Amino acid sequence: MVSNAGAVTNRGQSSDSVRQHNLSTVLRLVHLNREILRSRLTSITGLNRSTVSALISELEELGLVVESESKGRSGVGRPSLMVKPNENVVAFSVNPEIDATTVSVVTLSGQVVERRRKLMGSHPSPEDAVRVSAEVIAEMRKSFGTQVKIAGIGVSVPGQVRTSDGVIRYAPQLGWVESAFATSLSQETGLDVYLGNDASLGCLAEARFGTAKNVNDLVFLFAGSGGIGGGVVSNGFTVGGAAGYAGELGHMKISSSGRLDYSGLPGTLESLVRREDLLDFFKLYVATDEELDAEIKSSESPRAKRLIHDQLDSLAEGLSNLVNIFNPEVIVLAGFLTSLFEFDPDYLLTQVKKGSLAAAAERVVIRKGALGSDLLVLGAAELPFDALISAPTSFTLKPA
Amino acid sequence: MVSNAGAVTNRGQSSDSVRQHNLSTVLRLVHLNREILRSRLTSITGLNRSTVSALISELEELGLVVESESKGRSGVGRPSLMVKPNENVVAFSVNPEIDATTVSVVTLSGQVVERRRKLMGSHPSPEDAVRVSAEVIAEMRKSFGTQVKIAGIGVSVPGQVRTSDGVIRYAPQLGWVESAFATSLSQETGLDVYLGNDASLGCLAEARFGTAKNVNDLVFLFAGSGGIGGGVVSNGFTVGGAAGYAGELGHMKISSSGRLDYSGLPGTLESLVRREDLLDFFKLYVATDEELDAEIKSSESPRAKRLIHDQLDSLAEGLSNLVNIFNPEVIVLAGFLTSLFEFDPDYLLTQVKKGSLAAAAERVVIRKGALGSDLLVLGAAELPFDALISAPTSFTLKPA
DNA sequence: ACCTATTTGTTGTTTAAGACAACAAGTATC
DNA sequence: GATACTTGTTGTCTTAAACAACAAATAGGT
Repeated sequence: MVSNAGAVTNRGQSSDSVRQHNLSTVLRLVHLNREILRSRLTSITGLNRSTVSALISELEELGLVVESESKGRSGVGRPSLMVKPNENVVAFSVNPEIDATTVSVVTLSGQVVERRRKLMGSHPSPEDAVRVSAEVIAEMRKSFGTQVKIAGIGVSVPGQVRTSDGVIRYAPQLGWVESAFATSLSQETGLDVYLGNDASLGCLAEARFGTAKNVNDLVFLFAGSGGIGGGVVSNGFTVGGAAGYAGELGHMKISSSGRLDYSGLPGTLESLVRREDLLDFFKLYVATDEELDAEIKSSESPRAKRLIHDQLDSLAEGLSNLVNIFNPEVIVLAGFLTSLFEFDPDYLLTQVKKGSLAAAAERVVIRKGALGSDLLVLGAAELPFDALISAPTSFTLKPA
Repeated sequence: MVSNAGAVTNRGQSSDSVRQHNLSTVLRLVHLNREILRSRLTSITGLNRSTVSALISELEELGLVVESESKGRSGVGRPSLMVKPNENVVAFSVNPEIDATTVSVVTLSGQVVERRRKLMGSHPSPEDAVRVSAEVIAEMRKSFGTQVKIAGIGVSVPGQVRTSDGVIRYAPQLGWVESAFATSLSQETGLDVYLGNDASLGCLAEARFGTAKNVNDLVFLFAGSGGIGGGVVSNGFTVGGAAGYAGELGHMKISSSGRLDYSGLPGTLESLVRREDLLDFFKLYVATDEELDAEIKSSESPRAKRLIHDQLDSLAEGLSNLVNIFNPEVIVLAGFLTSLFEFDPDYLLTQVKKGSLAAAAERVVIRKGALGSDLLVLGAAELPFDALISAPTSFTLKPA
């Protein structure tokens, strides 16, 4: 079934846009694969050898990729050249949290080359976060060699981001409301700033580099101290919604319970699957995900098991709904949800299938995220990289 | 925020694919608008006048569009020519129901030129439906002039359709399981057959020709005697899922109620918003949507109002979830849901906003579908038309 | 009625870029 | 060391869109 609803592809294509498209396609493949043989590029793109050659030359002149001899035997015939992203092209990743802000440097080849976490007083204002981020970024830029070029800054926001203007509409845990974060940080740094919801970016990262590589239909569920967020990839595209607020999967009502979630909605997934409840039970007060995970894995008491299974039941109800709605190929869990999942993976899958239509659940698999602490760092960096990749010739990289 | 997850556009573009793309784009615009000025085509596509001219000539030679003088004053300057789809290009639409099968003829210009409903004994088998459809189609073809060309057959299925091979996985009301409907009907008729879920096709039709024209983020909810189905357009693309089973919005669990829906799942939207319950209350036994609508609109008794508001509450809970998940621009309701909606539109909207995040619900509007009884007929015909439109030069139209 | 400004359609030429073919370069196998 | 095979490179061909100049058709002003 063809699925274009007809509202998108109204533009025609000139020979110029063909070149742009092909440059983007090649650069995207190089970026996604971290390194790829020229011969693979020709077979994947379906373009002629000579065309791929010309495209790579142009990307090389733009300083975006480098070629090298491929090492290791590759079989009969002349060995193909290896194409990699230029390591000197980087993006900053900014991850504001409730008590700290982390700034990282990510290369176009997907390496997190630097990460600095600045502790901040509790409940920092957006202005504080902008100032601290800008300071760290300025310091880091000083340490860069002159050949380094910057694509921009990607920010993962634990809250709702209005896509059209990069305003943080509401970040409940931080208490930020209608903050023009992108504009401020851009003014302080002189760099382009792109914002995204944290869970959506996590989803993107897992879909591109993590456990859901090459998966076109994917549901991602992420739980931290601030509740449950989500992201969805359908047809290979992130589900963003009209204004960018889509993917609030944690606020899906699944029960008649009156328990409220962090946004005040009753009976939602977030109100029933709560890290806090587990921490309380295990009498852990400030705990990392690892500590909580250890407790869950080693818990033997029937009361503990009961609590964990209750949470698994609620999680399964939420996932069942998502299976019926999206018919995903893969469900990826991250944050402390992975601990719940790993406590009894078969149980969760069984319950999910029980609550959904047989057809939709038939081939679904549940996995834990593969990117760990790089999740949001890589995800946020993809925003400036996407802008670069979709317009390689007109995008202007900033000097260090 | 850029949203391509990177798994889609790996193909390069040759000059040949540019031509295909531009032919498709022009033909799609002509089809979607039913008629459009050449000057509009140049401005929408951004292509040069002469290029559009050449593209239209080619489409005209292929017998897909016709040009005519535009009547009525158009302003200063030489009047632009009107481009319309060729009326001789048609598709068949097949809509199996529990007690009848309807076969219609739809032109590429979106006119339903013929419709024949064949009553069948209750619970017809897929084979019965194929046979009856093929007979009607054969009769209709005899009546066609020789210049008529057929794009294919689109079938709206009240159940789950596996996209990959056109098999009806499960149609609960009809009791059909794993039926190779597309293959059979294709063998009987010699035409290409495309299947789609009924609600998804309704969504497509409303997004292209109905109340959600030019809307890129859309949730569609459709309720008939067989329960609640849904469809979603996100980013301008239909959300189809890995195998084609996405959009089962009626089976979303929203409450702890033990009431079961038609697929045996408890507490779902479909189990709580039921046409049957209203029919029972009003003591209507076999009623059309119009009769039910009249009863609902004229109901004055507190008990009736209470029942209707209970259903509105459940509907609102489902819609709130969908707003959080999809952040749609428009919600379209069809079937008897429109009667509920129109009973108290403000109440429904208020309840939906109450149950969802402020940001996501901010600008959402709820509308009733605009296509009435043409909904599924037009939707199903879009399947063969899509195939034609996406490959205008290589698609082979069949003679009458 | 005629002239001008404006928009659109048509035709011939130019240009960009991918395809193609021929050849050179480098590897594995016998 | 010869051969088969694959890949990179270079020059030519082909396709299709852009462009420019002109013709056609309208509205408005005189």
